[in-house]
Amino acid sequence: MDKIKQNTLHGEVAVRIRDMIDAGTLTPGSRVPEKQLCEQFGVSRTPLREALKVLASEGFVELLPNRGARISKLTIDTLQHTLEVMSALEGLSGELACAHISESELASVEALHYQMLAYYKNANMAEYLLANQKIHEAIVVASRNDVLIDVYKNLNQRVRRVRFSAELSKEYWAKAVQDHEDIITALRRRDGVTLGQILRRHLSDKVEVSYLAEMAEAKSLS
Amino acid sequence: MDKIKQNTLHGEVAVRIRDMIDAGTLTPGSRVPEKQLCEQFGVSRTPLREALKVLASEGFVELLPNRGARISKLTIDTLQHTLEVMSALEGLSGELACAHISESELASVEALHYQMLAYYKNANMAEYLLANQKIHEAIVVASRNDVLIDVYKNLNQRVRRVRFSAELSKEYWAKAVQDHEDIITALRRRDGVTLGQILRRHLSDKVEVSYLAEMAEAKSLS
DNA sequence: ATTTTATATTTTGAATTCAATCTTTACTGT
DNA sequence: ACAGTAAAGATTGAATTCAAAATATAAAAT
Repeated sequence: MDKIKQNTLHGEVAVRIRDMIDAGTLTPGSRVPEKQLCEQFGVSRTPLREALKVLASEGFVELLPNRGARISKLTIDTLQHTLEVMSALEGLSGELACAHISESELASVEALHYQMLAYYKNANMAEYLLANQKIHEAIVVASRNDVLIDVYKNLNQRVRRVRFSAELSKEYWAKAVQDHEDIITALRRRDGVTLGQILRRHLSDKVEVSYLAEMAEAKSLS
Repeated sequence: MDKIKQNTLHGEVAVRIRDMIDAGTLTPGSRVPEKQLCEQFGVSRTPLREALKVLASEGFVELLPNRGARISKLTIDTLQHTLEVMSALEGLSGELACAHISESELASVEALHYQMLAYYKNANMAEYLLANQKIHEAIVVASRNDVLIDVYKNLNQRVRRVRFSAELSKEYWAKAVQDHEDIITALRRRDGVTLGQILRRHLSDKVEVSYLAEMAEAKSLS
């Protein structure tokens, strides 16, 4: 399962651009400055433009005829739709993870869980979200399904920016933490059916999604 | 939901290469003849290579350092994994479709269903598979979730070649047809929970998947 | 005759070039 | 001053070019 380092030039460029979008260096709606990025990366326009085509097919940028690439905005609908799909994928992950997860993987998920609880108690949302993210990724990885892992990571990266920027409501946060208790319990019992069910609805709180989207709008992240 | 015709040159080239893979003109494991395709399409290497990078990120080709692109082989594991993910996505589609499908959409799914049954009775597998495919796509489209539609179609295209090449066993075929009766019933009742359940396990017959993969191997399609 | 080595040819990856289109700036007329 | 227009400049899309690497071909040695 070690990822094959493709190490193509355009691939490297794509990674760096994705990171810049994630970090907010490149903002949604803005034009991608080809020349500037070429200089910054020390490459010609050829590999940069190849990277842009790939990023366009992944949804990170949009290509406008004769006016280059723009960083995609994330609409409320697309956010909603993406989270719905991620929920379904996490549901499947839960079922598969229960069948495949090793003791050591389980132990590290548990460790992350307790870390996350500590952050919750201290109301440290940034660290909470990070630990939370890692738990979900660990479960997806434990599915041992490479296609699933790949698709999930791609979708996750598309919405990460918004998810990390917004603040959770008190109620939603409490509910999410309770869900996580149930997640760990089901995982320990290798109860795939239950874990699948929990994960399928864990992300999909529509009210919270709208709220997230509004926050993002306000911060013009989308 | 009309697809935005991006109509970029590299996009057109990508479509044509995907179709050639689908049609068997380009065979798994073989090298992609850049020069020849350029002449055939009447474009320079620049847009062709851009298309190849996109196809690589979608999994249709693999890029080997200093030796260009090869058409990807579909391993048994990848086929299995892809069908698992598609099942999960169809499950979600079922739930959403029940909430969103219009009467006219339902009518056209029903029409396809009866067509498909006729092909089954005549043991016309090729036409059966085509109608079957259309039904599943119609349900996915009825979900009204653009991200879902997009991811599903992408995965479907990756495995279509193999799925259409192999023959179904008598038992599996009968079971699939029975599933389809239940699918239509649930859809008519707008019973999303049931439809979701059926669709989540409809594709995932592991024995059949192995069989499919073997057939594909024998025909060296994968 | 078969393997090895050397040379020629092709293919690849990435930079460069060039025409077409877009954007900005400067100018004109009201 | 301001709207409209023309010219200059910048950016884009795609073809071309060029060095490096891989493959094929031919010659030499065992």
